[in-house]
Amino acid sequence: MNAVATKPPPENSLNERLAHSGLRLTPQRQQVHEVLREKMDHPTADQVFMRAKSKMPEISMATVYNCLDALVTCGLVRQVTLDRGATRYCPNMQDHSHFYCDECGSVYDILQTISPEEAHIKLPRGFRLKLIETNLHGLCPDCAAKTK
Amino acid sequence: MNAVATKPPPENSLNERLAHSGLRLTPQRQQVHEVLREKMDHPTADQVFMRAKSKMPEISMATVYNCLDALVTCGLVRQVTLDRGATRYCPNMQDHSHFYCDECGSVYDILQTISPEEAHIKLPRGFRLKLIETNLHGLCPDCAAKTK
DNA sequence: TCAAGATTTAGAATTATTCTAAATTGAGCC
DNA sequence: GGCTCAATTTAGAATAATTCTAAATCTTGA
Repeated sequence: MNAVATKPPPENSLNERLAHSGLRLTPQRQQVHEVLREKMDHPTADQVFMRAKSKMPEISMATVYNCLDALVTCGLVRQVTLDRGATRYCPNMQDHSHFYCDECGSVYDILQTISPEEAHIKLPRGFRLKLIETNLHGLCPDCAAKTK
Repeated sequence: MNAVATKPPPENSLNERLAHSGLRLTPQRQQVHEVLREKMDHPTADQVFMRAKSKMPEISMATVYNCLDALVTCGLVRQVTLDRGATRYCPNMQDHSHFYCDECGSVYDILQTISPEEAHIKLPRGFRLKLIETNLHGLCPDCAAKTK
């Protein structure tokens, strides 16, 4: 045993985070969170539903939306909207941005962001800035190779 | 008369831009573009439809989507997706970002962006970056005042 | 144990977007 | 000008995404 602080197991933080927003930890919310962490490919609500259903056959679509909303509310999941299609969900809460391939629609995490400070964005009086979302658009390696 | 270069009338550039992408200038596309420029409040396709319809009663929803797509394709309009709701459209092609009020959903143009250079984003090999989209989230002056 | 409130569920309802097939339009050519 | 071809528009149906509803279930705290 050493003195280094260890992270609490994810279930704990999950519970704490939910509780902090006045929400309960339920098996469904746990399952949805697990599904997201298992394969961080930015699935849509529908994909989350199908994956969760395979482990928990009784879960319903409405619950998936409810769980996703709960997880977003308490800051454990990010919503990612990049085009006209369905919203995607991302359980990576590290500061990062998303690269969206305009050709094939795939999404990649890019472990860099622009902080409000370095962006030195000056907003008109009265605005309260909470978060800067950076979306990178272009071609993923596969599509870039094909286009060449 | 003086020697200062004058901008070509918007219809011209509209036509040129469309032609450049192999698209035609039609009354409907012109109308949709006009609607967007008239009130730059980031309307949804549905709002554009209603506004266009008041001037051109025979226009259909499918045409509005077609026109919006055409204008986006030829670089005259930007698509703005900020949340789970309907996509919005922005005819301001100046470099700028969008401020989204998480409370009331209103959208403001912010005339600052982060260039790929100053962002010094380093992408993994193979990615081809075309555009950085910056979305600011927080509270608009009205909502900020209420929350206080 | 009970009551109150939160959560889940199925399915209906709504909203957003795309598709389809027929009609219309416009550009280039004779 | 009339003809042909392809692009565009149209109404409406179809699909996809999300939200709503009301009843059932679960959890928590008195």
